[in-house]
Amino acid sequence: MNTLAEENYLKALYHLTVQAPEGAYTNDIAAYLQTKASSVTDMLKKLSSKKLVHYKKYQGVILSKKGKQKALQVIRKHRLWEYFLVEKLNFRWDEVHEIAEQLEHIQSDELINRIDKLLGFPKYDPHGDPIPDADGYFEEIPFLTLFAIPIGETVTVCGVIDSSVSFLKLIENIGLTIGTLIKVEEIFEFDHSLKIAIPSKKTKVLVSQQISKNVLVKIKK
Amino acid sequence: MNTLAEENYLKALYHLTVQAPEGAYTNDIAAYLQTKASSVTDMLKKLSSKKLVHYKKYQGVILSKKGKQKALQVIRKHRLWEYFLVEKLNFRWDEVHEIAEQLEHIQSDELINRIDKLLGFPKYDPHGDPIPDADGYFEEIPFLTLFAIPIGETVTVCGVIDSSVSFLKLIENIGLTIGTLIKVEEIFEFDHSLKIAIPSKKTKVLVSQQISKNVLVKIKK
DNA sequence: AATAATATTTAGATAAGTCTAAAAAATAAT
DNA sequence: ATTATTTTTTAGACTTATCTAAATATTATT
Ligand SMILES: [Mn+2]
Ligand SMILES: [Mn+2]
Ligand SMILES: [Mn+2]
Ligand SMILES: [Mn+2]
Repeated sequence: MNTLAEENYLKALYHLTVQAPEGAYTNDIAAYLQTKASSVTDMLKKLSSKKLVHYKKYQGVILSKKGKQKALQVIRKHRLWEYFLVEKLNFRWDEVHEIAEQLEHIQSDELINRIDKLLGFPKYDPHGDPIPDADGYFEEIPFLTLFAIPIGETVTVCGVIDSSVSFLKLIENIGLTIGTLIKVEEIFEFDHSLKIAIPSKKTKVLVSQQISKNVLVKIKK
Repeated sequence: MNTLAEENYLKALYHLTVQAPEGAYTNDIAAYLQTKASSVTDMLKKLSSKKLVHYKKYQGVILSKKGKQKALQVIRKHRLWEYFLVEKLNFRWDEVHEIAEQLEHIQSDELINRIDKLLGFPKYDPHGDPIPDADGYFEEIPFLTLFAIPIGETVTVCGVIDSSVSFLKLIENIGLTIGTLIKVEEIFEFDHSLKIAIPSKKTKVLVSQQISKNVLVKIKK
């Protein structure tokens, strides 16, 4: 068993290193977890002694196989609870993160597996992030941001990169919720903002580069 | 907000004082929480400084109004989660306590109120204990143990006093689950064991005094 | 290559919660 | 009313997780 703090660090390390094989840096971890670098160093020593990370002084850190597996289990719990909160308790997608941040630490494999079953083994959480199965396995999503889509293409919104409350509220307000079919009608070279058509709503909307880079889509075929 | 340890102490104090207005004693609290008397003293000082208990050195302790209210909220969460686990996730009644012991500390009024609604505002948990509402109010159950029932009387099992796994398994095995209609057919004066008829199962069973004193019943009318 | 800037680690302190062992108070037994 | 026993509290130590401030290592700049 790991403590709540250990689990939060493992999860943070997973998110910080999943796209950066060279490892995570002390200051980045501190910024991500809103704590101090010295606290991070202490925890890295502890996780290292438990063989959950590979850590050498001043050299950055990566998760060990064991640490990655453990991180994925916490992430699995987080995302399943988020799905539960939206699907069974009618929370909005911008309300669930904080509560899931607590629920992800409940220690019971049986519990989370039964929640999984109750929900019908969902593959993606309310923000479009994949839910690992009991073995930590999940399908990699073909990583495409709305920013990278050319003019004329029709795509479906399938997730967000930024899951902050402020971004989710914005996205919801302009109608880019998950599952929405949209078409890129124009790309303005001045600031690379996009004119998007939303056929289901019969509306069009202008989205900034900052927005389009945080919306994940898959190509409609 | 209170810490997890504080919440567990408040809950323990509630259970230890609900039937004992003179207050709880340090050693009893320590035994109940499987900790040491010195740890209890430390926590009582802390709870006292937070105005959650009335505590004077060597004089025992009782919950303040504020402390009682807080304890009832934790108990509410505990019992609602137990009901959820049994009703929605098909856990057995002897499996839910440990998990609820963790879930009761999730901080979100909105969450527990929505769970309450999802479950249809249940009045009793899987062990027959009353579930306080959002204001801490609940109906006192007419407190009758099977031990006190005279020969010939027909009653319905409505709860247990001891909620330990070992007792619940025994009770389940002999068929005295909640809702079961039973009739006291004989009382043997030697050890005050009872011969109980269970019409729905067409069986009869002999229960010891230790058992009958831990089974709550209500008189059928 | 030496110096400046940045990043990371260490040293020492604090808070919560727990423990053991010793002291003090309350209660029971002579 | 002493003495003995039990209960409770205090003193001091330990663990986890955090912090500030100082020291050290790494990297960038002249
Ligand atoms: Mn968390
Ligand atoms: Mn999510
Ligand atoms: Mn608990
Ligand atoms: Mn219960």
